[in-house]
Amino acid sequence: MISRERLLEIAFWARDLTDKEIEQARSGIIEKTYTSGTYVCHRGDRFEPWVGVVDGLVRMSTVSKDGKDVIFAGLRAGGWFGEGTLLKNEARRYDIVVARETRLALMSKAAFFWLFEHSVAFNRYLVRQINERLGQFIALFEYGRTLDATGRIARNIAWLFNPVLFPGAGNHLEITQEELGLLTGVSRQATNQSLRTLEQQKLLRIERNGIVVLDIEGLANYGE
DNA sequence: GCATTAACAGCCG
DNA sequence: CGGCTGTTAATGC
Repeated sequence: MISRERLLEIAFWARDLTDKEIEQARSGIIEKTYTSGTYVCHRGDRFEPWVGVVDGLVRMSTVSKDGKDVIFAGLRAGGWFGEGTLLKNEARRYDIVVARETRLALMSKAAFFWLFEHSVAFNRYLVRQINERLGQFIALFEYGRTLDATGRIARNIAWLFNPVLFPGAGNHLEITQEELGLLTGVSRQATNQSLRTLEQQKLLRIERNGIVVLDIEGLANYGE
């Protein structure tokens, strides 16, 4: 259980809830820290809670036939995920791994469903989030085949700076170039070259262990 | 040609 | 030292 103040700090969606709803939400959440490389859950697990990223970086991934890591999505602080699995009462479809030391908020299934049944604001948030993701995945499908490596890197970065999915993110992201490469399906060396190209075009700045975004629209539309 | 893997040196905590 | 970064060389589609 976390305090009301803490909930409002780590969950942007909670700001639109009524007092009673906030009470239900906060009493159903615990926080937990995971060290780098730890699995939060494996593909096929019945992992119950709805998950929020308080701090750090999480990846949804699986292992392909030839043994390579394939990442489907990266989740940073401010993002909440797992509602699809909960609503469909399914097993997890992907491995959830933390890319570095990460603090997560875990909401019990009971609290999630209470909010789902009683809170208009919570449902509005869920629809908005699912809609945003759908739009992103359609864009990924539409342009994914024609974009070169640099374009795909740009798009993946833009995803991580989506204000609907990751509110309050600012313009800085702590992520290694290797992680970005895994996220995009590009080798570390090519990722490095693409980042330099994007830096030369003033779309971002490279820092050690991270990047600073200078032009989010430019990244989101890169290569179109 | 473009991207990949392998290898290595430099840098930083 | 160990992890991350920037480069180059050899190889593959």
